[in-house]
Amino acid sequence: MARPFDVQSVESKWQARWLDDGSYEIENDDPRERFYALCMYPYPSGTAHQGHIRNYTFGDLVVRYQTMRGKAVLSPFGFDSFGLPAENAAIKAGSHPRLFTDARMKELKSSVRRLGAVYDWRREVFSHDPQYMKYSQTIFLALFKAGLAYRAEAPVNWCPGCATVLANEQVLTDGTCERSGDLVERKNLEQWFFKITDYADELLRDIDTLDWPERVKTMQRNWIGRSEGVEFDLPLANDPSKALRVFTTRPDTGYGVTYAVVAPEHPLLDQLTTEDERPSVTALVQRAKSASEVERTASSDSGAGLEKRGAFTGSFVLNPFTNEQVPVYVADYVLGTYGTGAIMAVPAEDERDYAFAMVHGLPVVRTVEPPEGFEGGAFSGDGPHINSGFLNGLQTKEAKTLASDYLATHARGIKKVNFRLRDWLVSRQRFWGCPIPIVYCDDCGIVPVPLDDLPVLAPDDVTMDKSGQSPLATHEGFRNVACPKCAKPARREADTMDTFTDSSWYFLRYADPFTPGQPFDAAQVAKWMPVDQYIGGIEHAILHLLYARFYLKALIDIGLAPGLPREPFRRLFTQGMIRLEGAKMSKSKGNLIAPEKYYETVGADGLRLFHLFVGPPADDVDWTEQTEDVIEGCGRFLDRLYRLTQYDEVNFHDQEDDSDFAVRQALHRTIVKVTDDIEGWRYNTSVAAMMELLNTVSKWARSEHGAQRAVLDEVLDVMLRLLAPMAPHITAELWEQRHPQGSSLHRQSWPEADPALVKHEMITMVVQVNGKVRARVEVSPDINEEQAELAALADEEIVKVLAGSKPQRLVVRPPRLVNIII
RNA sequence: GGGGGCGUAGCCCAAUUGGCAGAGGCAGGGCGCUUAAACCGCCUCCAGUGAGGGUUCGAGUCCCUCCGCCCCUACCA
Repeated sequence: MARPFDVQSVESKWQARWLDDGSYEIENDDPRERFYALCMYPYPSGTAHQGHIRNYTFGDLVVRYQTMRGKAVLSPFGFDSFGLPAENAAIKAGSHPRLFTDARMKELKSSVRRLGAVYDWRREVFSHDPQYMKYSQTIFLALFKAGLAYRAEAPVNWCPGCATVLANEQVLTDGTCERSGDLVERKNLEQWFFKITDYADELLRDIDTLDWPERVKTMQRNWIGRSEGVEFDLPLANDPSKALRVFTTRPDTGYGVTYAVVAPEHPLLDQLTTEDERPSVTALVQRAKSASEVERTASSDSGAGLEKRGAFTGSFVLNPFTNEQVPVYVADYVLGTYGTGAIMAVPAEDERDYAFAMVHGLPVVRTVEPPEGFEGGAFSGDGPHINSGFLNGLQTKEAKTLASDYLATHARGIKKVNFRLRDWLVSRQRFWGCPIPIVYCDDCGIVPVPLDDLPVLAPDDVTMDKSGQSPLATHEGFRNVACPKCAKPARREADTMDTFTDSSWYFLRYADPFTPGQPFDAAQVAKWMPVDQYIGGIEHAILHLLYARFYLKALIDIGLAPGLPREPFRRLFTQGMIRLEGAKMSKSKGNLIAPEKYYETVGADGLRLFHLFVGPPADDVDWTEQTEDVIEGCGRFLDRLYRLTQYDEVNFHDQEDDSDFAVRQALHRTIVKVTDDIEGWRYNTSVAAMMELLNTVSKWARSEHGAQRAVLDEVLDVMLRLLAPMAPHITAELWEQRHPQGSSLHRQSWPEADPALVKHEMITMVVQVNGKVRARVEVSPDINEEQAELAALADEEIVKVLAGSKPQRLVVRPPRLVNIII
């Protein structure tokens, strides 16, 4: 495509200038109103792909727009630079993950520069920076001292073939190792946890205060999974002094309990199991233990329909409502980690229990009358209680209350709130992560590394293949250390931290990476927080956002971040995915479309414009054969703008007239439209509005009658300002051509519309007869009902259509429409 | 199984939030420019809104039912 200007040289000129003049370096004491714009911390996977391009196009638009609105905008960048891909690549290449990672960071950095996105590079953060690691470790130790970090046993994915621990993403869907193909086992290890569950209530409650997409909020609520119920005792039939404790949200269905179930991990299982039943119970427990999650769920694609495996323990418990004996089963559909690890089973009102009862031939007793015509097994809805003694006739709500009271006096029942949310397992048996700064001493136990000795850095000469544990565990030089307390020989923790810890506080460090000796100065950070606009992918809707929210709350509570708001991200925007032939575009799928070729044709500006224009920013983008043409079209738009600013084929007249006035009106209406659309994340329609305006202006200026020069000048200057956040290079270049002595385009203020020009003096009102459009009348937008009615009835065409018949009814909606019903 | 989203022209998408279905772009067609083509400029064809029902003077928009596609989640008692 032949272009009227040299895209590459224009773009590189401005990219260099933005770097050199530090336009987007921002000081913490800037007196202007503040705005913190942030794109999610990227993993440096190499040069940018279209997903990055889209993300940073949106982010840069926000930065430039808010800057033109007179704000002091904080726009930082950095890298989530620890993680498995670098470690795997290093193992494969026999090199060090740092070399690999540094190279990928450099590539991504040059990609965002080539896109023309601007950042305050002095604030750059990357996870494997020893300075950053030092403070990641400082935070870990502070959480430990506050009792928010603790050690416990937890299962890991163990590959017997590789003799190593696998991350979840290294386990294929069939439960085998992605590298060796061996069946992955579960193995228990002592690991570190953060007590995020202490914050479950607050994390749930504060969701209501966030300006986030509704679906992200819903996902977080579901993930936290608060549920209210009752915990109570089921006494053992042969020894009522002992009891099985269970949790239920439906105490009202207690008369329908026909059996009980314990999880395979339940501590009482051994006692409950009789000798006759021991072989089948043991078999079930063995299978549940060795089988991966995948195998447990592989038998069906729907949760309720899963095959319900279980075994009778040989024991019975007493239903506290009926005093009848019911059998106790062990089954893997009951989780050891939720509630008490045991349940009362009510097949008539719970689908899972129903499915199990069907398989194992257990009785079903309805306690809630299903609605007329109800077909199917379990009915979990509301209805009058039956077969339920003192609860008969009650609706669920009252029955719940009475049943809870009954359990409180008869079965040591207490009201209980359970959360689905688990504590955050932060230990990773990996090399390329931030080491956990802990020492284990035979005499002193768990000893934190003194703050002065931070950061704990991994040694470079580590072999990263097939060790039994963490790669660091076999490095004697690293592992052996003097106990910080008693100086006797001790051993370092060999695990590293989950990389989600790095992305849980980087946005605080951005706000103040300058104060020496601490992660950040809270008073400095408070000037910027919370983040005004956070932009990223929907894939982080749950974990990253939840962990970051937890971190900030915890940091405040343990005194590391006094005075900060308790929620980090005030406003969140999640962009749509890019997909190629239906599949998500990603590096692992190998279906990326590299941006480089477009830099040569339409430039970064054209590509940015495409991403803004292609559809609503929140929607997915389908990359098809037509996409190339659409991108070309975006480039053509910029070409047309360029030519017009050269006054090619433009005619002029002297006195301003109606045609000039009409164009000025169009211009000012476009200012309103583009501004509103940008504020409302409707970039696609704001670009369309600019295209429409260019069409109008260009037709006007190239008509025989031509344009009045001052008006054309005004129009073009405003258009360049409106387009500046979208296509920053070419607009800056054209601005400089037009104002060689003035300051640069990106230092100009955002255009303001003149209300007098925005207002329509006349507007078309539709007149319908029986809902059919019969006439259009030009009216003032301020017209009232009476005037609208008069105008409608006075219209010639309407008089003709009515032909004297009397209107039954008039629907008058000034100034838009009058509907006459006859 | 649960939760959420989306179906408008050949394609990507708009539609003042219940008021004339079309702003913008892509593709197609025509004309002009050109020795010719590309580029460029101008003009133009194209749907009654996935299906059915309801509310309303009026429904793409609100409410039911169904169909199709996508995303998230998964036995949390």
